[in-house]
Amino acid sequence: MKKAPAAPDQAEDTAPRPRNRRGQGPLLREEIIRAATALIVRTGSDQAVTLRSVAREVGIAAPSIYAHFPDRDAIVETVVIEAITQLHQAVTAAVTAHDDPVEALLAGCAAYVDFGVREPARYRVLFGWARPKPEAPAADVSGERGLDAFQVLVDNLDACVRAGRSASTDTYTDAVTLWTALHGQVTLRADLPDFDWPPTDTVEQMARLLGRINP
Amino acid sequence: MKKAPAAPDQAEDTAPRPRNRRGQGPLLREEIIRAATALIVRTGSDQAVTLRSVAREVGIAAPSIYAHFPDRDAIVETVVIEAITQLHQAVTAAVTAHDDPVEALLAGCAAYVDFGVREPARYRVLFGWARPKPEAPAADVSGERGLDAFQVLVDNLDACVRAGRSASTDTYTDAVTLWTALHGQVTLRADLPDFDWPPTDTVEQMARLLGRINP
DNA sequence: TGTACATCAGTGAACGCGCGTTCACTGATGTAC
DNA sequence: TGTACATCAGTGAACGCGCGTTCACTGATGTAC
Repeated sequence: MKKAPAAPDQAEDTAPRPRNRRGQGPLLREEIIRAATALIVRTGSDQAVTLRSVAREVGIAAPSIYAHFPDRDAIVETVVIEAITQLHQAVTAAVTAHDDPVEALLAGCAAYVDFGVREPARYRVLFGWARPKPEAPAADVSGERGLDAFQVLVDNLDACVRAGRSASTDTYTDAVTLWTALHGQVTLRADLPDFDWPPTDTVEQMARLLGRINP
Repeated sequence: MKKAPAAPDQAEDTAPRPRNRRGQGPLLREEIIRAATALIVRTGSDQAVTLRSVAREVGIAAPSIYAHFPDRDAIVETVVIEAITQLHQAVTAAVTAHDDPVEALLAGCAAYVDFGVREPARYRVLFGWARPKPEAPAADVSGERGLDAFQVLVDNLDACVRAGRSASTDTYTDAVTLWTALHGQVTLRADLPDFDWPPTDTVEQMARLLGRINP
């Protein structure tokens, strides 16, 4: 496996990073998270997040990270939780912007796919996370992921049915199908960027069909 | 990052692997591919495929691999191409087993999802491959992937339209949507195995809706 | 107002690990004569 | 039938690398008196 050419632990021609003032130490924690996020976005994979790569990115010595995170995985987990939160917020904001339940559902689906297409690396890490460690309890995150964003979809599809706008007779199953389809749009577009993709507004048609929205 | 406890380069209590007879050297190539596939299936990731882990699995010294593969990536690539071929064959076999175009389309979709659900690790590697190396030409595989399996879907949807069984007016776009939805089913089921999934036969309903199959 | 001191925010060197890759080699086996 | 030899199918030791993690440390800064 070819490695990228070695970069020095600190960029040669930049001034050393000034240390935080007394009492401001926790600021470094934010810088570490930003650096880890940048590495994930840049490389498309959480594999690029190592203690040393993060330290290089921030401009600190690797052991300095231990003051803020117990180990490498804790850094990635923080980035993942941040991404989960932002995805949920994006979908919720789109949904609550509409009174009409069908409009709300379609806007929520569009926001979901938009987030994933705009942030493919963070979306990918969100769902890839905790898979590689089957021994861990993983209980703290496993109830989450895109799941609360999914719950928003279920609730909205319910609302469509109540309003007589959807012919769904099993909103949970139909919402699962819709969710997997949204997930497929996001991940396949990210994995095959050179494919001749139709514009993302085909997602609206997909959502109408899978949500059994009345014509 | 915690590493798995070190395993010796060869299992201690098993007899050393007998070397192949003269002229049978290429047999080792098959063993290497089998070992790499087993590692991917076992761990769910191609990250587990290293020259040394493959050598341990086979029971040979690591440098012996160079007689059959130029580097680590070539091993994974071989596994990926094998998976692509099998996915294509599975879908083609399912489709050609039916004369009715709708039956054929639904059977093809079911076969696609079945392959992915039965072989989540190999399916994942299939699409994750070549992403981590943006510098490589990647031309030899990039035209492939699930793409010829996708082409089968397009052709079948066309057949459904010709037979007056589908209301699709843009079979390419509709087939893309259907494909992404199948992909989402496979990958999300693999990434969230603890989720309360409906049975995979909901895939048929999904395919009917997205294929705009006439009721 | 001055100064001793505790604390904070880090650093630098070192460790053992698994990795990809190279190199010179070894021993069995088939083949030419 | 015997034997020298070329070839095949590998091996074992070594290299330099980046990694996670530990350890003892340093120097600036705020605070108690």
